[in-house]
Parts: sequence; C-alpha cells; structure tokens
Amino acid sequence: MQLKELGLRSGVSTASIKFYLREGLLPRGRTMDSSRAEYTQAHLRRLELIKGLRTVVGLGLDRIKAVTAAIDDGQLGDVELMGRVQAMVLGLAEDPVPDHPLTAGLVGSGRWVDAPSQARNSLNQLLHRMDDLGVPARAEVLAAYADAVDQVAALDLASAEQAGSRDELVLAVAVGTHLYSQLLLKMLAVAQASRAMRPGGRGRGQGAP
Amino acid sequence: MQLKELGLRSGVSTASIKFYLREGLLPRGRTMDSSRAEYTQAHLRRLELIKGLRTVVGLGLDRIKAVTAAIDDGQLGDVELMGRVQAMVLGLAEDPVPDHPLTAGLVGSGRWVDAPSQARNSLNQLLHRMDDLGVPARAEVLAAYADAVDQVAALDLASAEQAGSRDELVLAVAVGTHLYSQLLLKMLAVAQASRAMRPGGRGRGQGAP
DNA sequence: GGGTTTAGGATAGTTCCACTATCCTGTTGG
DNA sequence: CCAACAGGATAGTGGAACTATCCTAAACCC
Repeated sequence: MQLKELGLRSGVSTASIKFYLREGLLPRGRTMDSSRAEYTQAHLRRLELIKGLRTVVGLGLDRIKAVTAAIDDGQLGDVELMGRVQAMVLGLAEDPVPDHPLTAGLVGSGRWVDAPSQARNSLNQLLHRMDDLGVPARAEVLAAYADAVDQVAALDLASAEQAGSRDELVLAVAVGTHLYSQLLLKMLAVAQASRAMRPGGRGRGQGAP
Repeated sequence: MQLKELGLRSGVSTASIKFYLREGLLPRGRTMDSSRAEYTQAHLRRLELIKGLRTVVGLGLDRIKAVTAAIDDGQLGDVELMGRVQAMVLGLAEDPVPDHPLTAGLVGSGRWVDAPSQARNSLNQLLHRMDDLGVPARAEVLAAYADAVDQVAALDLASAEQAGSRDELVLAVAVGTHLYSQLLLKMLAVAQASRAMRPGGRGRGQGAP
C-alpha cells in the first residue's frame, strides 16, 4: 500500500505520516521509484502504536521514539522490552540513584527482590526529592503503601498473551500500565473523598488517622 | 516592597511577575502613584504558591488560576477548598459522570460513602473510557485496589495543621497530594518489577496471577 | 536641579512541541 | 496526454509560558 492508503486505513493524515517518517518514528517504506514507496502491515501497526501512545497514554514523540527504537532492537528480549515500556509510561528514571534509607528498609525486609531497576531508581529519586522539598515520606505511610501495592502487583496487568507482534504487545502493555495506574490514583481519590465526608474531619485535616 | 524586591525575594523574574499580574494569577499591589505599587507578604506567599504548583506539582497556569480564585473566594470553607485542590492536582473531572456498574458495586457494598464527588466522577469517567478502549477494568483488580487504597487513605496526608495562611495550606496539600500519589505509583512499579524478576515469569506476562 | 535608576504598562518576540500547509518535481493510471 | 498523486523540502500554525523592548514618569542621590 502507498502513503494515501496508509493514511486512510490508520486514520492519520498523510501530512502527519510524512512528519513521523522525517522524525524517524515510522520506518521508510520500500522505495519503488523516485516518487513511490510501498508500505506494509508493519507500518500500519506502527502507526496504530504511535497513535495509541500519543492519545491514550499521552507520551511525547521523543519517548515514543525511544519505545519504537527498543522494539526494533533485535537484541532486546520481550521481558526486557516490557520493562522499558513500563519505565517510559510511568516516567521512571533510567540513571542509577543511590538507595534512600526507606528503600533500603523495604528491600532489606525481604519483601521485594534486592536488585537494581528503573522502578527502584525512580522510587529513590522521589524519596530524595521529598526530603529536599522538606516533605519527607513517613515510614508508616510507606509501609502501608507497600502492603497495598504488593496486593495489587499480584494481579497480572497484561492481557498481552495474544499479541501478534511486538508493536501490539507494547501497545497492550503501555495502555494497560497507564490505565491501571490511573485507576489506582482515581480510586485513592475516591477513598480519600469518602473519608473526608464521613464524620470526624478534625477541622483542617482531610481525614483521621 | 516593590516589584524588584518581590522578584529578588521570591526568585521569580520581574518579567514573569508582570506576566502573572497581567494574567490575574497574582493580585495587583497597592498603587502608590502612576509608576509605583506596594506589595506585601501576601504577594510573596502567592508567588511561592504559584512557583510550587508549577515546578513541583506541574500544574498549568489555567489550573493555578482556578486554585488561586478558590483561595480568594471567601465563601469557600477550608475543607471545600482542600477538595478543590485535590481535584486540580489529580486532574479530576468536575462534571457529573453517570455511575459505572463497577463504581456502583463498590459504593453499594458500603465500603465508601455514597455521595457524588469529583473523585467519583473521574473514576466513572476512567472506567467508561476503559470500556470504550476495549480494555475494561476487571472486577477482581478493582476489589484489590479498593482494599489497598482504603488502607492508604486511612493515613492523613496533610501536614496542613500548622499552615498560617490559605496559600500555605493549599501549597502543603497540593504538594503532599502530588508527592504521595507519585510515591504510590513508583512503589507499584517497584513491586511489579520485583515480581517480574522472580521465578515464574510465564514467557510474556510480567507477573503471575 | 540634573542624571541615572527603576516602576509599571503595553506590546512584541522567543522557544518548544506537534503538527499542518505549501511548493516543487516526477511519475502514473486511465 | 494530463489530472492526480507520491515523495521531499521548507515554512507556517497555535498554544503555553515566558522574555525582551520601548516608553513615560517618578524617585533617589549628590
């Protein structure tokens, strides 16, 4: 198929497709002659992926580029790839961050595997940032969160089993990660709102311990 | 104090302060003469608030404007105000959204107060959106999330008791809400990463049910 | 009292992002 | 044969959040 058809089928304007080609988000089609190129199903899938990552997950083009680069990296296994995608979607830090005492405590307790990860870097980064901002995380809150997320993590997000391509796999995981993380936040808001409405709101606080 | 001093003390350029004045984010100072106006501590606090909401919480100027308008609304009590702030920070929907069956189930179970709220609207919005996207939320996941957030909500976020002004109160709550919601997400990521690293990763999935 | 700063207002310019539109040349299908 | 479309290059758009320039008038300082 050629440019116009690709645009029609994907619902992306030819102008935008050209833009994505220029930016290297979408690989070039097979050039037929000086003014024609042939696109395949793979291009269509890639375009769906870009569309989903932009509109549903809200990623910027630079992030999407990193994701597509990871997909196209044959060295990278599926599991590694998923980790990268999760990191992109949740905006996790890639550079190592020294362990915060609270992280060390959590990991040391044997609750979680004691291995470096982007997720752990990000957690450390946030904890350090909270210290810097003069709002240090309280240990008992962390403990409660740990219990909570541990239950949640036990549920497998990914309906990724039946993905036919790495593009589809990534899209499913990215969308799932994003939507379920949003779900967690909204539910927390509902729970807090619910508590705020119940008796015992002591003046200024939003709830009671 | 005058413009320049306000800029120096707050660490915001005079050009930006002028911009905020124009946009109505910062109230005008008391005009002394055609080319002089006097600013107070209240202006300084407001500027700190704007800075915090932008740089820490990442709110856009339109949202910040809504927050400052709420602060300056004398009709609004502190508790109401806090609800608005939480809604702004977490990007909750203001318009009513019809209950999703899953929400109805949660509320009907008596777990949470059965009253409309922005938080509930947002949850409904998200659940409908997930249906539309063909990724409906699974009831058992929702149940696990509910247990989790209920524990978390039991902890009072706000170190807001000792705030001296509504500006300081709002800043404390906004920063707290934002940072603790981020904390929850990062910890979830860590928990998931930890499970992914443990044995039993069945091929493509990220964890086990 | 005159010269240099500065305030405050108005207006225009800048940077970044994600497109979108225009122009041009070169096929190509009917 | 020629309108239509392909692909490439380049420029323009619109929103967000500033930033810079210009101007007049007042004030501080000696």
